[in-house]
Amino acid sequence: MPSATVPDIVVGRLPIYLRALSLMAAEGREITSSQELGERLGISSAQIRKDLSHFGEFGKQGTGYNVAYLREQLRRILKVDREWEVALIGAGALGHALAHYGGFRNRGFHISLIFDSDPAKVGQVLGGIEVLDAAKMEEVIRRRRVRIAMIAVPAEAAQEVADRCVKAGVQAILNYAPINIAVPEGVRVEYIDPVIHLQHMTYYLD
Amino acid sequence: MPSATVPDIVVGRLPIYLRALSLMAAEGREITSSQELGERLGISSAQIRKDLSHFGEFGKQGTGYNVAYLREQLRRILKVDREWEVALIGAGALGHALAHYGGFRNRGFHISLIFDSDPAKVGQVLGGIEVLDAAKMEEVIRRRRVRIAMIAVPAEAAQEVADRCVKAGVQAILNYAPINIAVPEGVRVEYIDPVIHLQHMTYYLD
DNA sequence: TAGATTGTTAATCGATTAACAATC
DNA sequence: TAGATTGTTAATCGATTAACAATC
Repeated sequence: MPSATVPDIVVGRLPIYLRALSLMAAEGREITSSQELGERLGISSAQIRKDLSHFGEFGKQGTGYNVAYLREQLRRILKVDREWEVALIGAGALGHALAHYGGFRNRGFHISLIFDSDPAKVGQVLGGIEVLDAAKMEEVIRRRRVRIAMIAVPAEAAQEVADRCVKAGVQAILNYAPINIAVPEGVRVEYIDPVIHLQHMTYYLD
Repeated sequence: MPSATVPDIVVGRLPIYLRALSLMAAEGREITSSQELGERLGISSAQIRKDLSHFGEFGKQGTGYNVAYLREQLRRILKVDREWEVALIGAGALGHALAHYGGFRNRGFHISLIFDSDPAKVGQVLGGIEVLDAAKMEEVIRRRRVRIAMIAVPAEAAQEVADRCVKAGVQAILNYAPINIAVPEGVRVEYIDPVIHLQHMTYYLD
């Protein structure tokens, strides 16, 4: 029974399922089950079935799920059955790594714009994309209708950069700067900060 | 009432609180409240008070929290009132960015070992640390008693690298490879995969 | 004092799990 | 058919919130 609003925590697990299914597909697996998937991911099979049931019926009793089919459905649900253009702000060491990372393309994303405010970086080519002057950020993002941005600038600059992205029409921000940013309603932000994860784990070390 | 076992989800929020408090301290703020902290982080004040109450009483009625004091307490609770040595496996573009990132040191971590299996990378110096041959990984990690590892190798190699880290005594792994890895009981793993976050957000884009 | 904010309890809300009929 | 596994319901479990006495 596909329902109106799916809990965000459920949506957040779909990309994990998708990643596992893509790996299984690459391994040549044709069929899987909620149990097998759950074992791989450390999630209960009941939870996987419940999560999927929010979106439809994708399996067959007695058999399980067709890997390729479920993968396609998840790609559709997550809207990564297309390629999203992403603007990368910040061409430092991290921006460099992101620009060269080959893992975006086949998972629905393509960094098509890179900006930096350092004149020494502007004009460089990273992963085939020329670094543009950050001064042109709003104009170019707007013109190209880019809706997703990754922020890889120092913490001090992150809020201002986010503000300008939003002004230019960005609706989803992946923020690598170690700081919380405020955005208007309707804009989503997710955070990546390795230290947060490390500190979470050291709690459990004696 | 400090209690025996604190829910993991609560522990996971402490680094977020700590990050905000450190920023406030840097801003020169001496006092804050659960309300102010909550507004900055998009979390309810009740949740912040409840979370902290698992560990003790850190505030004053009518006044709030002393920023420096609460910060110190959180650093102690999370065990980042010291410096943890971290082994970085993988000296590609991402490893390079991590090795040069200045944000680890003042938050409790220091990359003191870097490994790569590519002979062309071995011997390079990244962020002041020489890249060692991955063949020596187990021996060196064990000898140096390093308990935390960051994995920044291709997905195909991640499980093997994790196995070897664990064998060498590593108890906490931050995995940047886009794949789930299996580890024995007692070893913690956290994941960083930007695509997971991007896919989570595109669900909400039309 | 009056106003503000904590720490904690109880109520609410939501997520996970267990169980099983349906059925491939 | 017998065995396996789904999708779903109901029960359980756990997390969040509201409310307020305590008190600075």
